[in-house]
Amino acid sequence: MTSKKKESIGRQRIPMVKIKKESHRQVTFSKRRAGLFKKASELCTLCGAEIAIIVFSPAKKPFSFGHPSVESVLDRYMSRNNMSMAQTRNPAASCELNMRLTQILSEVEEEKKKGQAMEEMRRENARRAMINWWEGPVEEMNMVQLQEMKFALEELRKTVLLETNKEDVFGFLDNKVTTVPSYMNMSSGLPNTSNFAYGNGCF
Amino acid sequence: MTSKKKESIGRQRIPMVKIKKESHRQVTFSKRRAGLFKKASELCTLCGAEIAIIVFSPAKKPFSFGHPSVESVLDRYMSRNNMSMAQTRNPAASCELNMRLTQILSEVEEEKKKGQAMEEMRRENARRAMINWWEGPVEEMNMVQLQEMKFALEELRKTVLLETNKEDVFGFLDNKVTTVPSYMNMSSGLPNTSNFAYGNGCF
DNA sequence: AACTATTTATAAGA
DNA sequence: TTCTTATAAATAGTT
Repeated sequence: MTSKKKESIGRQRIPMVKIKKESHRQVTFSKRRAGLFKKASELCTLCGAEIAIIVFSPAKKPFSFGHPSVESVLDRYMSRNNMSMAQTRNPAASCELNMRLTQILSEVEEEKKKGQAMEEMRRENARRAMINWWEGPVEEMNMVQLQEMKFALEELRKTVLLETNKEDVFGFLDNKVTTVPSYMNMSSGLPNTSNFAYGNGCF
Repeated sequence: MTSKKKESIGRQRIPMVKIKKESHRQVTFSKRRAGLFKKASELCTLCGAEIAIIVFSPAKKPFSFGHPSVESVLDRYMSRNNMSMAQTRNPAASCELNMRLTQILSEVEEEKKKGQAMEEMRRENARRAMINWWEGPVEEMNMVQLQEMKFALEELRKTVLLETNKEDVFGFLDNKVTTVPSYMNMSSGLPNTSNFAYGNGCF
């Protein structure tokens, strides 16, 4: 067996710089990537670690290793960081959610404005009712007050009728309604529009 | 130099199963983690690869390696996948945004309910106004109609006054009221809040 | 892909 | 933890 000369010069030390030869680099990439993933899997097995590895080859092709899975490890990693990062990481998804949020917020604002306007209106009506209370919104009177008002109006009618001999201009008190002028149709979307304008015992 | 006995038994093969002894496992984890990151960095240098590694120790402590950075590599990796996954990947961030969304949606619902309630009220008032039309909203009349109404009211007053000799119960028509009354001022940003409640030439 | 000489990583001990 | 040492494992260059 003396003739068994060296079959290989064996492993040689290589400078730690980018390998110039394309084919050579590709071979080394494959070998070392396999080695890296093997080391990772051993670390997982021996120590119970959880690992995710993402590798992009020089040709931008992606490879990944994950234990128990790439996703679970990345999820864990990301949830440790604050939102702003997470948002940066997924600009598309975040953008979509944020657009939804913005849209809904403006809806809220609009509804709130409406609500406020109505509240304003209600207050205004109430204020007016203080000045000429009979213009106040009927719905703000309780039943007793409504009874009193009806009685007052009936008294007024009697008085007027007695002294004028005119036809009953207050017929509405008997619930037989007068005609509604065309411009009073209720199609518009206004709040709180009901007022009274007849007096009570004030006069 | 015959007395120079072995100072170490050297590296021994170990079974590829989880190391039982805690301290031993911790040491191995540190060593092999360092080795893993070194291999990764060599792969980057030699081949121009881009790599991100996330490692959670058995004690759940995170370590990471990234070239050029963990973020850039993860961004690239994620952007290759579709949105729905991205959301799954960041449950914490998604959860928070979704909670915010849910909360705001309920706000919207509440505001809308309020608005609806007010609308209901308005409709009820309108209905009442249909029965007693002069309770109708003045703001729904245009200027011409208002003029007509004012004229009618003034006529009514004259008639009543002439025939009853009572004091002027319609005094508010002079002034104060007829021209735009204070509560009819248009200063509030509200749509038509003013109402009248006197009749027109109907009677 | 397989081989092998050699470098590199690392288990065990101090 | 870090250093040392013997040895296991990885791999550069070749086929």
